[in-house]
Amino acid sequence: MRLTTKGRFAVTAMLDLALRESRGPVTLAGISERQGISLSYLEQLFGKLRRNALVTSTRGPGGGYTLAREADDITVAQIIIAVDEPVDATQCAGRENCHDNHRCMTHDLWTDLNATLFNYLSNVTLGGLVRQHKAKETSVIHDKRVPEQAAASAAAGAA
Amino acid sequence: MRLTTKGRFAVTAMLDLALRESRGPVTLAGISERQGISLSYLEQLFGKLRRNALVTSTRGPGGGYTLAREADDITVAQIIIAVDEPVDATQCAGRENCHDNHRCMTHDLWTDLNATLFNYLSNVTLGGLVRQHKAKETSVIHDKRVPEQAAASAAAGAA
DNA sequence: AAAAATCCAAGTAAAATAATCGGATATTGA
DNA sequence: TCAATATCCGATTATTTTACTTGGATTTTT
Repeated sequence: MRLTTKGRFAVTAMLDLALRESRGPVTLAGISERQGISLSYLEQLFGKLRRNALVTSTRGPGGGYTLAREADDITVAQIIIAVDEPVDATQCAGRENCHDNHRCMTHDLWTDLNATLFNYLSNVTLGGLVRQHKAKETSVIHDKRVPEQAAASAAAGAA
Repeated sequence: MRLTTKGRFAVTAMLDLALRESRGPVTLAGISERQGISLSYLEQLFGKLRRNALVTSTRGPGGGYTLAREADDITVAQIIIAVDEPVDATQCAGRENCHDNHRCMTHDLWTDLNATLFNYLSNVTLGGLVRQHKAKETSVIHDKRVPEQAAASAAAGAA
């Protein structure tokens, strides 16, 4: 499984949706505006999310998207897989120069690593992210630092 | 941190190197042949790996690359970061439409997720992958199935 | 001196990402 | 019924990233 900005857009959009759907369907136009993602790109992503049964849609005025199940039952892994189609895992399957099979083995290892990563992201749910967000929200209120400093320290903690 | 085929190439190449460096420096030409990655692309990747002090090089005939430290002290996260330059984490830092700060928060969440992932991959070492590989090698010998079946089940286990 | 290797920069082809366009369809409410 | 709001959808395009190519140079060994 790959982890690109495309998956990140999808997770961000789904999170925006999860945080708002209690007030009814959420429009892509709204997500677009709030998250700075183009409407048409969101349409493409949500087409895939819908076909993967992660969201449901209601058309017409007052319509929009809703989570297809509870936020706790939607994982980050599912979102990423949904928007980031397969792209053949093995890549050496069927190739001719693979009978020295050293290559196959390193591929196997990568595949295993992938599986572990997938497993990890399968345990991160949208619901969990929402709770994390709400916890952070209150802590941010108590944060006396100016936004730049807070953002810098948050970024330093990451990759 | 992103997780693309580029990082996968780098990890695969480093694994190939780790599995062979006991017999002296490993040439990129050899890795290229075994792993099916173009020589020049490997040169680019190893330039970055060298500048990030993950490998050392010896020039001239009989030369090649060697791990700069023990395989147990080189992590998959380090390899991926080395070849996959920064690409600014926050992306909203400095943007004008960020004062409703809902966007910043979802970005924060993604950054946190990233950090956890990075932390996870920081615990996967080249040495660990090598041992995993060797364990698999013997088990593969005992696998009575034909290669196609074994490959299919391995692929199914992954993403 | 010749060969084997790393080094390096520039350019290019192919693929993926993100956006754009031009609609079609469904639904709501005035 | 009509207009507005939304999802849907396919095709096209621009941009960026990936992967490779080319044409060297430098270092070291034999």
